[in-house]
Amino acid sequence: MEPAPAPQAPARLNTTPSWLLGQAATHAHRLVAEALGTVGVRGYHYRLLAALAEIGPTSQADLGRSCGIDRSDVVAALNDLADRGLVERSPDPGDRRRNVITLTVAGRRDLRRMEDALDRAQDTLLAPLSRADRDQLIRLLSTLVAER
Amino acid sequence: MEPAPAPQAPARLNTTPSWLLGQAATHAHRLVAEALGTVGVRGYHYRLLAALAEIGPTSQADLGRSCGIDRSDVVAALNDLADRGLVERSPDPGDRRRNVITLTVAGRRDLRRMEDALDRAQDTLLAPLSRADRDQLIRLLSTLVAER
DNA sequence: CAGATGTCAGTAATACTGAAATTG
DNA sequence: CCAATTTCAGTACTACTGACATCT
Repeated sequence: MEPAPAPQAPARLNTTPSWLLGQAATHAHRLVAEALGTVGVRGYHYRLLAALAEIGPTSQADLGRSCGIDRSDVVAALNDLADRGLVERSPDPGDRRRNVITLTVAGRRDLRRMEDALDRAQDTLLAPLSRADRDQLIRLLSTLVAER
Repeated sequence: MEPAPAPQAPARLNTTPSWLLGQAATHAHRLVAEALGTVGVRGYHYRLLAALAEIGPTSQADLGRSCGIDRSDVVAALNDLADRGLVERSPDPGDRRRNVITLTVAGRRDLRRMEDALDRAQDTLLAPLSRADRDQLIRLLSTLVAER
């Protein structure tokens, strides 16, 4: 919305990695939520569709593992997506515990719209960094994330 | 019969800055929450105490602005801290709308314990990065955060 | 029997919104 | 009248836990 009144965070916070990470992530989340909001979805919905587009029809458990969403949360998010016709749930004939989740044509179309909106959000987020700095940031964050 | 598909996050996610930022922040938050948990507090409590130690006795509104916590959330967190004797609330004689929040001796002592625990958490978080990479990461994140 | 899966119910922590009462 | 402060009530999103029935 409008610029916040330039809050001066204490030096201790401003040099603490976990604090900077949290602030940057919150900032990014705002931009992402706004972008996804134009398509009427939340982060969980996008993540599931993106994973589905990349790995193809899968069980809910594998889908959740592939994008870091707990399987109990996958259920609710897939309910939303199925209600909107963006994915289809069908029983797995080979393993009757599982559902096979499939991306529909409408789902692929909306996913494209989400990615377009997200690309613009990433540009906004990274605007203050040079091309080299962007690559560097991605490299450093990847290293941290790999260490989980 | 279990090829163990080792679900990797989709490439699209793994190279998206906002996603990496979110994953890294979640990882950091886990470490921080665990560290602060040993002192029995949450992030909000630490942030308020750290800000208070640095800027001295202040109103709740200024305190919240200095560490990025909404005024309405400041109220509840300060209730906790006051109940535990870590801060004191007293009316501001110069402006009767305000409370002046003061760090108590016990508050300063517990804050020290929080910082010790947090220092160890930062070390764990940054373990996979070289000294130069750590400085670089802090620089890049600071640039992003400044652009709010 | 152990283990995986889908589902449901509930919680925690952070972030945010809206409104009321008081005071400047 | 307008603005700032404190407070309360409630919401949103992500993340997580525990349990249960079903199936491998």
